[in-house]
Amino acid sequence: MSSAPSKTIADNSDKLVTTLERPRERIVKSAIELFRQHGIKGIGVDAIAEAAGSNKMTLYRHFGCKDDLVCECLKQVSSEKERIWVDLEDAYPGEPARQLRGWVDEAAQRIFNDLRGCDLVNAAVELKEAGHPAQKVIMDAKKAHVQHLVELCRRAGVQQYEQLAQALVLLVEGARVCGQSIGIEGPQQRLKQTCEALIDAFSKH
Amino acid sequence: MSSAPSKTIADNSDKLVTTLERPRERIVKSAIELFRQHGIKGIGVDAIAEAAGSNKMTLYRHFGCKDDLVCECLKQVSSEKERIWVDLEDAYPGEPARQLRGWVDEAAQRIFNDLRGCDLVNAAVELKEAGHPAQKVIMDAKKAHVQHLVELCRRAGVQQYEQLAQALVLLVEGARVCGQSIGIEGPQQRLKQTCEALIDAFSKH
DNA sequence: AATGTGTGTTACCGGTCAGTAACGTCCCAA
DNA sequence: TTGGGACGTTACTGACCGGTAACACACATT
Repeated sequence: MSSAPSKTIADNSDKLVTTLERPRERIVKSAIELFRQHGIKGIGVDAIAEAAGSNKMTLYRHFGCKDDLVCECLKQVSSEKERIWVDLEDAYPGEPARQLRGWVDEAAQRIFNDLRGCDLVNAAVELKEAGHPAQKVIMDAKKAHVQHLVELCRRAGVQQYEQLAQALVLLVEGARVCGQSIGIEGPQQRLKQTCEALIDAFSKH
Repeated sequence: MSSAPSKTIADNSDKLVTTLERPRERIVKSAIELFRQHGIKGIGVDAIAEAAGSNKMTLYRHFGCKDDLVCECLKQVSSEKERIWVDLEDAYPGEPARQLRGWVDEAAQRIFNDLRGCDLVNAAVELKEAGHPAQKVIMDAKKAHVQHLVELCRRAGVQQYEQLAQALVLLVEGARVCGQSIGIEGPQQRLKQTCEALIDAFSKH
């Protein structure tokens, strides 16, 4: 189906995108990064296309409008997030309890290394217009993530697995958003210990 | 000096702002509401002025630029938030433990009645430009809020008062942001019980 | 050699938005 | 009565932004 890699010439790769990928992938990748830096409403499609070493026309040939590009970015972000569940299974195969600790550890590390918060949450904050297509993407991804964690808690042998999972989600989401609004010195510093203590408490009975 | 209420004529109050207040107050009030509805970057100064029953020129006479108006709105929002501490003291005078439960109850109710999240957090998400004046306003307000809660936990006789306060902040912030991104069916439904259980656990030793 | 697809380039449109200028009006205080 | 301060109105600027049109080019397939 006519998919030739654009490795042809010594591509004058203007920006950060060292090619080998096709324009579509480069555009999505650049868009994700620029949305992260400037917010969705804070960056224009022209700047995105340029950062991808492409141009606005090509962008609009792949995505009918900016909102479609936004949705594609959010889908990609959430599918990358989904990978954590198989990574945890690989790291601690057949040990759901350890996987749960691993999930906490991962979350805590991510929060300390990046104070820009969750892409999905940030998008939800920006895109308030009723019925915006991105809202469904965000909601579905978040629900799926919660559901995965609930399932992990159940497999870890926790009786009140749903309560534990929900509390952990609140703590982690709260920690991310605190890092974003308060900065490093926020109340999210003891996130890991708090989560682990909570897991311990729920694991006893 | 020279502060006469503009009650003069049967003001053709175009919009939602039933006057009696002066333009400045009406503009701030309208801006807070419209920022809440559409986001800061999602509404223009013209629409704000009109909703306030005023006009852009008057707005710019009171606020040098949009960012200044944003800062003023955030300051007002946070000072309104501050009122909860005296309200709690009024409701349960000399009973910090009950005040703490009251704080949780208040937060839980607010989250269920309004899924639009915290104005300060939302502003922090939107205003990412390095050195934006609103960032300091947000940070100061959030830090003060956390500090107030820490102090309340201490006064409530909790030994590890700082840990408890920080965990409660994470839970509540997480709950707000979950309501915003997931909707009513999010994991924030059991927020109150979770917080109360946490307070119980911390109060025992 | 001919064709078609994906891509790049330039230019444009219409709309919105932050911010300003100039002028007029109303009302209060002196 | 008069002056001044606060406010309203209209019109404008310059920038940006989402989206489109038209044309050119490069390349792979046939």
